Amino acid sequence: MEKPHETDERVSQTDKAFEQAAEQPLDRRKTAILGTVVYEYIATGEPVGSATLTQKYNLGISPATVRAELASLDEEGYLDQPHTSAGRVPSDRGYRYYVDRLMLPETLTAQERERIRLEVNSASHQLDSIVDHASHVLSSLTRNIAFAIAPRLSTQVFRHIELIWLDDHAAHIVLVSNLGLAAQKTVNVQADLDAEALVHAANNFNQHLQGTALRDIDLEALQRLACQTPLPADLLRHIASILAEHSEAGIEGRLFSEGAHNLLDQQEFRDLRKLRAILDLLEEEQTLYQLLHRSLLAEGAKVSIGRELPTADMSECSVVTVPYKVGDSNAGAVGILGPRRMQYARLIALINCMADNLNALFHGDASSTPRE
Amino acid sequence: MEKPHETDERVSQTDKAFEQAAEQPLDRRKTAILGTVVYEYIATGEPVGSATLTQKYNLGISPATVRAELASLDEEGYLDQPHTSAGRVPSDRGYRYYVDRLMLPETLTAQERERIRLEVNSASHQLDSIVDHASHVLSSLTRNIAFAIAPRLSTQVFRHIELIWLDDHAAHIVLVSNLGLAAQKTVNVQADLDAEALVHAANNFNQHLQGTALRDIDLEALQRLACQTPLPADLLRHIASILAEHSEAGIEGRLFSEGAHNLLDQQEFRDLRKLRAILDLLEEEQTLYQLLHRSLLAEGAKVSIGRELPTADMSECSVVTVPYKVGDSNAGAVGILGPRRMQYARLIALINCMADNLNALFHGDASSTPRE
DNA sequence: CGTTGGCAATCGCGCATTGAGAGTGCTAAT
DNA sequence: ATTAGCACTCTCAATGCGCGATTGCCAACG
Repeated sequence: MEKPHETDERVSQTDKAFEQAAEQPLDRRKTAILGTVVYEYIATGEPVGSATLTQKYNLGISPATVRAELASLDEEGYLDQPHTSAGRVPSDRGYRYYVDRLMLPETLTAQERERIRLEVNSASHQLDSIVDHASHVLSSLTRNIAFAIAPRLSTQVFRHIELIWLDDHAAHIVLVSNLGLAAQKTVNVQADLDAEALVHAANNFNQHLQGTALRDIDLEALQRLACQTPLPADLLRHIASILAEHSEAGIEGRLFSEGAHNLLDQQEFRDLRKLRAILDLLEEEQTLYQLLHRSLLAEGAKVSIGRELPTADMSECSVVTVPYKVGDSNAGAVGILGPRRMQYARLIALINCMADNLNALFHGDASSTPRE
Repeated sequence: MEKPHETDERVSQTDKAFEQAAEQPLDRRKTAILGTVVYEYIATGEPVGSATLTQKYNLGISPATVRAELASLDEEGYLDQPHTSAGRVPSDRGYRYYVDRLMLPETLTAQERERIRLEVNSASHQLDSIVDHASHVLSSLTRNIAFAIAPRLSTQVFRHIELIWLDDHAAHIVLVSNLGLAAQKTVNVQADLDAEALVHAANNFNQHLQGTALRDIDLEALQRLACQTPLPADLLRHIASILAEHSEAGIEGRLFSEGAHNLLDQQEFRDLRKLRAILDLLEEEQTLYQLLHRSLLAEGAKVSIGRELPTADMSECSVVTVPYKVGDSNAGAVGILGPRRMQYARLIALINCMADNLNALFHGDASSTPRE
């Protein structure tokens, strides 16, 4: 079981410096009211008025007093009013205050934890599949969009390579790192491929590269090892590029996202143009990748709300991200994208659970039950 | 260049028998009017009235006469009227008549043909990637949903297998058929895996299964070959299941679909519930698979319109499918799903081009330029 | 002085009404 | 058989109205 404050600690506070006045804590009553408004709005999706607030929650004060406090919170920028005769809705700042200080950490059910564990471990040894499964299960559990990047290989170590002859101009390359299956690719080459030579070269690599960090293997290293074997130059280039694109921060084919159809259910996306904008963003991958990349720099789950996000198109969304480690350093990240009105506590619990599972998996300790 | 009637021949007429009266050709003038209405409606999306018809097209008759004919076509079931004071819209039967008899075959631009060719061949030797690319390029060119199944392996022949040791309880299996890379999978086993034994067993398989049809390799055959090697029973079962699930009509992991976001642009899906219904259908895969499977039974492109489709949810959609061959028999299929108001001629041309490319590819003649 | 009940004022939303426009079907004339 | 004319029907967008929800303010209260 998590202690009440653990989640707060694990939520990165790096953005706090940019928040103009969030460090000034609100007085006790304002705090209670703001928290209740955010909670109620997240639950119902309807703007919250003073009547609802006093009827559904036992605040011990009258609607009139609540109104005064609401007006004050509105003025200070924690709440918005869609229009004069409507209730209040949290602003970015209101959500931020709620996430940083008010919300109670949520605990997952055993089924949920188990489902995450199973899904992540079902694809063990296939890095791409793992993150694919990870985003799949997260999108299904949260009914939001989940996305993830496969781990960079920079910290991983060469264990095995296999070069499979397909025909005179094509070979299949399978690269295995210390963590399991790292990469695989079919490549076409100009020159004629000799099946024997492929086996021979693979043997050579396997003997001499054993234990080398993948980032240290470049084209020259490969050429040196293959100088006795009649291996086409472009095949070597392909192998080198597999290594490079996985240790560098290359995007292509490394980003997985899932669950776009979930947005259809969210009432905030009834407007098709907004929906379209988000889908285009997914297609482009650039923005999501940037978010995940940012998340690599710090520890723990990070929440980005509305205009804190890099794109104006996402100003009505929030994103929760968390990095995961391979060995001792962050190597990849997972994120959840949904409307600002999302269940932050639950999503943070889920994504932390996911990170724990991934961390355990990439420590070679795939079957252990992680914390909590 | 295609001759004017070629497309007609290539459109399978198998469903004709079920069409109650489509075989009765309409008279010349009705034909012209029906064709124009369908053409105009596909182009604009607006119900077509007698005025538009006489103004935009040179029919040589007055609006009043056109109205009489429209009323008659309406009565015979070729046209529908959204409401009394609107123009006419094609019914399923109207579209069917148009597709079977009226529409002019379309020719693709050189860019389009080249784009398909490049995309399909860019992933040569990786069966899954090929169909994935195929549906990707089709969805992008048509702005509809494209879907495809990877070829069954029943007609393919064993060429090579590789068993790669990952750790004591995991191995990566790569299966290569005469057509190139056929399947790959990472499996977990209970018993301890020995790296030497894996290499040995793979060698054994490679020697003795060379040239065997994949569908003829069952668990017993594998056991017989591996009896001298200490290979865990569940590893053999995994290998057998890879063979089985690809030669049988297994669904899982074999269906690729792409381009769901394109539906957002279609005005007929402004209603979110309809959109949702279609997305759920995609998720389930069952219906799409069934459509493709049906398509394997006949030759050439097949169009299914509205209620001709198996599900009521698709009654406002149409689907174009085409099988492709491996060797001499149909082994897979590609489809395009969109609103009934789709550019049938263009989609048929595109999908036929795709089938031609796939056919050429799976004849080992990957680089040749297929018939337009 | 903080809190509260009362109350007028404001605004969005749903609903009925209305008028314009588009298209039809009918009929009588050619 | 074809056509022009015309009354009719129906949708759609705009308009206006009343209801309900909520607020902000004020005066009274402890």
